[in-house]
Amino acid sequence: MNDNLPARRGRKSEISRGQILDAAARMLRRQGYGNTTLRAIADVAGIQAGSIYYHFASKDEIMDAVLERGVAAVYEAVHDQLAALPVGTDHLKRIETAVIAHLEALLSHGDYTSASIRTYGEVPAAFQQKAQPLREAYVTLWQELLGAAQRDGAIRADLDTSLLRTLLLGSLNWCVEWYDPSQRPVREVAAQAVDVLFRGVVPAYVPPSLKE
Amino acid sequence: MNDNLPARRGRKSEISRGQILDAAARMLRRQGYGNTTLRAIADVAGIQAGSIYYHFASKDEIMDAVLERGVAAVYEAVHDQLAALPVGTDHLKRIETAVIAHLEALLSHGDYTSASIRTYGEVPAAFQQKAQPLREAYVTLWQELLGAAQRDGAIRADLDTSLLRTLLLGSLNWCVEWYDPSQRPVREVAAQAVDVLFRGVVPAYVPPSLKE
DNA sequence: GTCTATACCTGGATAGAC
DNA sequence: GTCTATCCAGGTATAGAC
Repeated sequence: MNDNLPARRGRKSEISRGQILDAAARMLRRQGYGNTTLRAIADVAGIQAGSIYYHFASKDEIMDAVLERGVAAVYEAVHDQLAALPVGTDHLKRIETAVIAHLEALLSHGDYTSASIRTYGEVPAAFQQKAQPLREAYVTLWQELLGAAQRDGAIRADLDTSLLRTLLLGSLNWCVEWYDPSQRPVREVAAQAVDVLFRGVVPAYVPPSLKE
Repeated sequence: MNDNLPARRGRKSEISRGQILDAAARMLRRQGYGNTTLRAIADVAGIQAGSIYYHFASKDEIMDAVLERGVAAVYEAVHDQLAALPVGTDHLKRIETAVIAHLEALLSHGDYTSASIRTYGEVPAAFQQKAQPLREAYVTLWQELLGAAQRDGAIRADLDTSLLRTLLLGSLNWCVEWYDPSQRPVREVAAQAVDVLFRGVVPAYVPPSLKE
């Protein structure tokens, strides 16, 4: 009755499992796939290496779980934020919302997202395939966002939205390499990213008649 | 006298050394630091694992050489292209030149640059420190480029150029994750990146009087 | 300068006590 | 559910022949 964990229904197995995943995500994020050892994970999680196998069948299974959870977190964050907008919200506002959601999921939400972004490229091909559907769904989400905006004239017609998408997401994804929460808030990064994306860096043209 | 390698002065040691580095760069690029083994490097280079130690003292020494060469290549490419511009070239043209040079060095020039970009974050701290000065010099180069442009009003005064720099370079660096030479030429990517950077994605405002 | 052979260590994984 | 002990493969690195 003195159960202070509300819906923790059943076993404490879940707790350990979670700690293992947390530890794995943290190490994966900063050391990559090949440098992350089970012993190190166990150490961070506060258990012995052998104990891991009660929760996971192999190292790969842990990695897989971390990566999957990472992309899922970003996908859901963006999807949900977009869904929460009132119907008829204009395209630029929707894009802005998506950028902020993506960045927040990446930078605040933590190790899982960063780990999945950084290590996806160096993981065995089998894993990449497993994560493929979800990744494609995410790409599609953005593609439709940008495509719809372009069709309605909210963004320039002469741009290749597919290329634009990769450039934009690249810019955001790269933040995991340098972002430091103690320097500036995430929203500030997001704000300038959106600003530059929309308006560009060149000052607006001011007709001579209006100058000074 | 039938020496068909012009200035290959001296030893063939240089050839093997080069092959080892090439192989290492290629594997580092796509597998990361921890997954790249000496046996695999030797295999790709066409020699035996033990033979590597005639040329390098350790695995780390190879990695170090690859990383260093990677950043140096990008730095020099951008630096040289900028230096080749006529004096007095305007700021936007200089920025455009730098973007193109950075991307070309990254995507055409190959494995060294990609490897150094992708694995820098997961390499032991000792290496990061060794490469630090050169990386800082590169950052400074960009910072001065953007700062000068802003001082002269070529780019908006309300932007944080430091943040702008990281967002821009992030967008470009991320290209190593997805760029496929068979899909589109590098220049096309560079062109749109510059275009969006300068003008933004929102169509220019057209006064009602000019419409239709 | 490259080979073969091998030492040594660390990593993933298993077995069985508790 | 976690521990200890251990197996085995594969990694870096060395030694010495050629």
